[in-house]
Amino acid sequence: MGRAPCCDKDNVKKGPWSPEEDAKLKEYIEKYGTGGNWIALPQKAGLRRCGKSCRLRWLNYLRPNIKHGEFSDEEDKIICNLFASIGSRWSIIAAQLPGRTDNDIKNYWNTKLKKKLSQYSMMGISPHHSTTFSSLLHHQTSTSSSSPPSYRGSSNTSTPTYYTHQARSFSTSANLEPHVPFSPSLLSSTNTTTNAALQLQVGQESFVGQPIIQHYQAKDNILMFGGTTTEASCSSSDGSYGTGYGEVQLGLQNYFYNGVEENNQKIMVSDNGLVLDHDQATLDYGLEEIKQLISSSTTTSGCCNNFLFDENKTEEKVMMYY
DNA sequence: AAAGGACCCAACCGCTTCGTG
DNA sequence: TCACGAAGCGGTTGGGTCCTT
Repeated sequence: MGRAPCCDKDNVKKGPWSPEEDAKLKEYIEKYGTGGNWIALPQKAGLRRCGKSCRLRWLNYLRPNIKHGEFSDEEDKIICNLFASIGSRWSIIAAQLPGRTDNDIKNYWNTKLKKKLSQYSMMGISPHHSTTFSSLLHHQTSTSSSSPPSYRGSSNTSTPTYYTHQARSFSTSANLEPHVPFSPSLLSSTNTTTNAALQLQVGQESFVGQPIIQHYQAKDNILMFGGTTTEASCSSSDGSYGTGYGEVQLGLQNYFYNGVEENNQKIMVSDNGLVLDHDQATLDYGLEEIKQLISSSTTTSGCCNNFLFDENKTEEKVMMYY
C-alpha cells in the first residue's frame, strides 16, 4: 500500500514551465500570496500543475530577489565551510546565502565544487589543512602550480605538523576497528584555551595529545570543540546534548572526530582517525549557530574547524575529504 | 557539419518533519 | 497521544546545451 498521491497525477502537467504558466503563478502569488496552501493554489491560479511543482517553481525561480549566475568566492567559502560542518543540509546552507536556493547550491556543489575538491584531494591536499578549504580552491584556480602544500600548519600553533595523506574511509570500510568507548579528559583544563593537553582513552589505550583546534570546553564529561563560543557551536539550542568536533595531534598522527554525546560516548577508530559513532552523533545547528560558525571560521585566521564529519556523511563524501 | 559524449540544471520523487484536530 | 495532511527537504533524473572528435 503506497502513499496517497498529493495530486491527481493524470490531470497535472509535468515538465518545463512555459512563460504563460510562470506569469500566471507569479501574478497569482503577488496578488493573493500562497495562502499557506500550495495544494489548493494551482487550481485557484488556473494552473494544471501539482502544488508541489508550483511551490518549487516559485521558490527556485520566480520569487523576487533570486540570484542566478556565477557563485562568488565568498559564496564558495561559505558553502565549503558549511558543507564541511553540517553536510548536505542545503536549506540551511541556502539560508546563509541570500538569493540562492537550496536547489541551486546543491546543483553547484554536485557539478562544480565537488569536482574541484576531488581534484585537490587527488593532489594529496588534506582539507584539514589549516587554511580554509575555500582558500585551497582559490589556490587551485589562481596558481598554475600543481604542487600542494607539503605541510599542515596553523597560525595558532607555532610549529607546522606534517600530514600524511592517506585514503581513508569510514562507516563501511573493513579497515575500521570496532566501535570502542571514547573517554576524553583534559590534563590541563582551561576552557577555550589553545594549548591544554588532552587525554583520550580509546578502548584499552590512552593517548595524550594536543587539540589543534583552538576552542574546546570540558563540561559534564563532554569534550566540546569548535568555534569561538563553545556554546554556540557545539551544543543544541535546548542544551539537551553536546556535540563537538575536533582534531587532536597525538605524536605525528592527527585524529579527527566529530561529536561526543553525553550518554553514548562512542567513536569509530581507524588507523589514524577517530570518528564518532554515527548512530549516536547529532548535529543540530540553528541559524544563529550557523552564523556563529561562519563568523568563527572567517574571523579566526588560520583556524580550520571545517572539514569534519557529520552523521550523514556517506563513505563517498568522507573519502572525498581525503 | 554531424555525431556522440559530457555537463548542467530544472523538475520530479519520495521520505521526513511539522502542524492541527 | 495519535492520525492525518501539507510543507519541507534532499537525492535523483531527464532533457537541453555545450564541447570534442
